[in-house]
Amino acid sequence: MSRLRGSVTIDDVARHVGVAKGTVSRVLNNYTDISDATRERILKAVKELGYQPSATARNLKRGRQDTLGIVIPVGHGSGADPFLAEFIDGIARALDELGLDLLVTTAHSREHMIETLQRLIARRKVDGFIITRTEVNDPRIAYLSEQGFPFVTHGRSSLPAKHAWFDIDNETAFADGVRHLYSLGHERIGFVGGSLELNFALQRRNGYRHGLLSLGVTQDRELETLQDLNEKGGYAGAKELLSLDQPPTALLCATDALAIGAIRFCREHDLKVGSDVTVIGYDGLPVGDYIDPPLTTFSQSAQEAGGRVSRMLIDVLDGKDPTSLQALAQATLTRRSSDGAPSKTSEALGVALRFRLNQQPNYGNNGE
Amino acid sequence: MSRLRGSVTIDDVARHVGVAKGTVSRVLNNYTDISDATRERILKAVKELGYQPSATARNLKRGRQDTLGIVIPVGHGSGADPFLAEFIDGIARALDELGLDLLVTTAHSREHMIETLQRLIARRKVDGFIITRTEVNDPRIAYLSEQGFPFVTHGRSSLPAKHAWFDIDNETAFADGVRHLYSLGHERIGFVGGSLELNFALQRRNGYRHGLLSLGVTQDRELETLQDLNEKGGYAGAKELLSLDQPPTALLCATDALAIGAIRFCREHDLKVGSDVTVIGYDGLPVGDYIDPPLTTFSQSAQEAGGRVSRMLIDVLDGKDPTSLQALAQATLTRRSSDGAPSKTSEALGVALRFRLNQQPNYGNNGE
DNA sequence: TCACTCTCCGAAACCGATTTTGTTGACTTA
DNA sequence: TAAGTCAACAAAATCGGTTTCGGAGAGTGA
Repeated sequence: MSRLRGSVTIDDVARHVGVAKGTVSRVLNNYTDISDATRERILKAVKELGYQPSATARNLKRGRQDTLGIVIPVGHGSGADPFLAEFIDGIARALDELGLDLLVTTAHSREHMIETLQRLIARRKVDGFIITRTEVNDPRIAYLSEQGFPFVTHGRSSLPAKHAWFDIDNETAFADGVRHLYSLGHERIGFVGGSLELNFALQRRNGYRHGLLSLGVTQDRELETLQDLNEKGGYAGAKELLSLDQPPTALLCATDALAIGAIRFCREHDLKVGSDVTVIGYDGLPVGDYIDPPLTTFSQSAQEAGGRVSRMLIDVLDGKDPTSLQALAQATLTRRSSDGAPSKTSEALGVALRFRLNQQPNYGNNGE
Repeated sequence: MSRLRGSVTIDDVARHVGVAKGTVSRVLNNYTDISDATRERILKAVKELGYQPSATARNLKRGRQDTLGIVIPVGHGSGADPFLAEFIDGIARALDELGLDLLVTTAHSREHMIETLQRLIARRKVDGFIITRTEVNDPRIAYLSEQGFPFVTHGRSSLPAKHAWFDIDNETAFADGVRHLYSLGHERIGFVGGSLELNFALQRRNGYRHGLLSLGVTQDRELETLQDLNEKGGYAGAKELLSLDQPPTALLCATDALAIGAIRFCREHDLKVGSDVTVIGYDGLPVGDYIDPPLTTFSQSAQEAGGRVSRMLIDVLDGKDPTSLQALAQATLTRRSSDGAPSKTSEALGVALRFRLNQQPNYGNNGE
């Protein structure tokens, strides 16, 4: 029906009613200087013709796109980040209620990331950005700040934050984690983390150290290892730490993916997770409840975080002072079954593991 | 530097060089009727000023947005679909190379889904849609076809397909799965699937039945169950089927999430997966390699699929005949350790399980 | 030298909205 | 009754590009 590509324009409506198109526009934008009679006639025509204003034309004039952007980093072939998936889900839901849309693009390197931001800004495709997985020294934050382009970050950075941000109190969470493990009886606690360029990874590492410090436990740098933030990294991290002469009896992992990998290592070497070795993760991924044993983890709702930052960004766009839009949330520990009192001393664990490693050379060599 | 909001327009460039803006536009769009001298001067100015054309203004005139849309269904609070996450990842990567962007929106119901499509079309925010998780009778396909709006689907439907699509040969995969299990010695094979309104779920169920038929095995409808497509559904499905008087010794699950839930049920009831009960999934999720035992699964690369459909849609937009853009891919079975010859007969398995169910009332009641 | 063809580019129309400015007639107010 | 105010809308400018149209000047052929 009607014309091809069903484009009813404001002119069509104006002509149909017999008014100027500016009048139609004013009705649709709730101006007050229109008589009720005219308003009615126009609204009726709008409904009849099924008119919807072209976002493009409107944006051109108003300079606003009603679209937010997110640039997600993609590695080399590695799967999608499960945290990001839920995060984006949360953003999209929140924006839907507000009538905005989300533009998703990828970047395969830091340079590409900046290029992409630049392109989207220059071509005016988005009104603001949501920046995730902030780095300690984040070039994106620097760039957007310099450009004065609106954005909000999920996570802080080392830069003085003049922008809106939402973050989890990673330090406190990990310090609490250490204290929790200590109270269970663990005295040698290992940390499996990720690249310290990532702000959350650094904070979690720091939290780990602060936790030890607060307990007066001597810190042993040998008990810290940094790995790729996926299951494979967790496997490698567990292997490294548990192969020490005096292995840790508990592993505090920076993400659930790391923890899941670590658990696989334990399982393959007949170490009972939750007693021989305790493993704690962070993220609260649904799948964590289905592995063996169900993973004890710190959780934050990625979905909620997505909604939160979206609303913050809207506020920024509405002119609110970004520095008044900064919030820190606490993570909560979801205890399932991968933590418990140590059944063996560090020494006994070391002996047991060395025996098994010798018994089963290469066993559990995880592909690749 | 320069003006606020760094918007260099085509007029700025034209003025800077001393030509008409139409000339600048022609240079940028590779028209041939421009002298080399002028072309050089303009390109130099463009670079100097860092000019990038406004997508909005360009689109207004050209009627093209260089943006593709995807509307993802969101359930009630349930987490993000891991398959979709990788799929979107693949799309975004492919589009990046082509200079297009992806608009992601969510819909919480069928009606809302259509409304959203409608809105995005009417407001002209996207050039075409990628439709995923097709339903047997898909209102989206009907709507877009009727509107004559370009789209491509991941998955087929029961409608005569005049559109571009990419799909996996689910039927063959599941028929093969059944034959594989039969060759391992399983005679009672269960199927844990999802709502038959979803096309892939129906196809997988059909493949399961065809597999049995091809083997001449009697089909027992009791051995089929349909559940929510997540871990919880898998748990419930396993419980249902394994509680039968003559339980299946193998469970063919429509997705990895279902399989992971099913495995948890087995674990909690001391059934050794891979011998007492065989479980096979579908999706090839990375995490499947890290559960206990590592999950045997059919895999398709969600990322690749995303790239594939993106390119198809581009072709449609370029005017290619959609019906020439239809492709069916085969899934491959990744054997890990959750399948094997049955260690017990169906009867023995039934006896063992009933004993355990009585021993551990309510054990494994998986929260909510 | 005149008419004709090209090459190259300026001027203006156009895309579809929003917003500013201006106009008309009715109604006040002194 | 003249001047001023106000409501209600038309007309035109504007956003930043693309595309059409047309014209000036150089080159070509007769």
